[in-house]
Amino acid sequence: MNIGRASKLSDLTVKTVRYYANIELVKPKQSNFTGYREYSEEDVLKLRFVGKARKFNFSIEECRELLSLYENENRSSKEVKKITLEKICEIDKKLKELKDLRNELSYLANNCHGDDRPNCPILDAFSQK
Amino acid sequence: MNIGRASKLSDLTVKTVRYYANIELVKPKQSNFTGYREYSEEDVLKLRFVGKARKFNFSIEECRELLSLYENENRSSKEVKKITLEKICEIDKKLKELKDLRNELSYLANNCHGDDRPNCPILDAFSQK
DNA sequence: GTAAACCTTGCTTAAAGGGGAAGGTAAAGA
DNA sequence: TCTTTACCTTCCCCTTTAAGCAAGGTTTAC
Repeated sequence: MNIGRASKLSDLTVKTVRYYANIELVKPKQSNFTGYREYSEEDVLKLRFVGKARKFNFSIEECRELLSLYENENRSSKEVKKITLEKICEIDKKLKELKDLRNELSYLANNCHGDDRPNCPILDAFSQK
Repeated sequence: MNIGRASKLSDLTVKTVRYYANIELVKPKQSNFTGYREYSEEDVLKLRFVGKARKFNFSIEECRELLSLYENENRSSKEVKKITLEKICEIDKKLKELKDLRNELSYLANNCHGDDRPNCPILDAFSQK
């Protein structure tokens, strides 16, 4: 399929998909007839996977590492599993931090009466320290 | 306190803290004697809060909005509460996506035997689609 | 009194794309 | 068949969010 379709299926912009091809993160075949990039189903899966990881601040290089879990057939599965577990730890850390942030906002919202009075616990909680 | 201490307390780099002052996101007083920035305890709280939000891809402008929840005393608490609840929704969405990503990796790791054979479900799951 | 540690502004660079120009290609309708 | 419309290409510059570094002022510490 062409880049436009791959872009839609992976929920990334065409620009982003092209960028990933240029930096050889997800590099499709390229017709040397028309010059069009030709994406496979597998390419789309990789794009989707990268898209998800990027949403959580995994850098492009980290995404490259995550993708290598799938791509490098010569790697022992032991090593693949090790790296995967490490990434899961990182994600768990992110999850905890995100929950904390949510709790912080949630606490403020729950203690705010929400009427029209200008004084509000959301403001107070902050200025009190 | 000076920027170095504020940086340590907020767990941001000096560069970042200075940048936030320049774009007027968290703007401390500045001595017109030495030119040094003078951070208050409240400034540090704001910095920490921004740091947390930035970790989850809230843009600088969104952080500015989040901070305004605290700062703008003229805003009705109704509006403050509304915006806060919206941000909580956004965070909940991020949480779900992050959990999905974790599950995806976790599934792969759990189904990987982890010995030294080069074939591994982590690889298979991907290439099979 | 000077060296180390900390501060300032200003300039450049990086990562991860977005915008848009100039031009080739492909599919669909008149 | 011709043309319009929708895609595709490369190339170049712009943006955001800082990090790095230089040149120089300040404060602390021995």
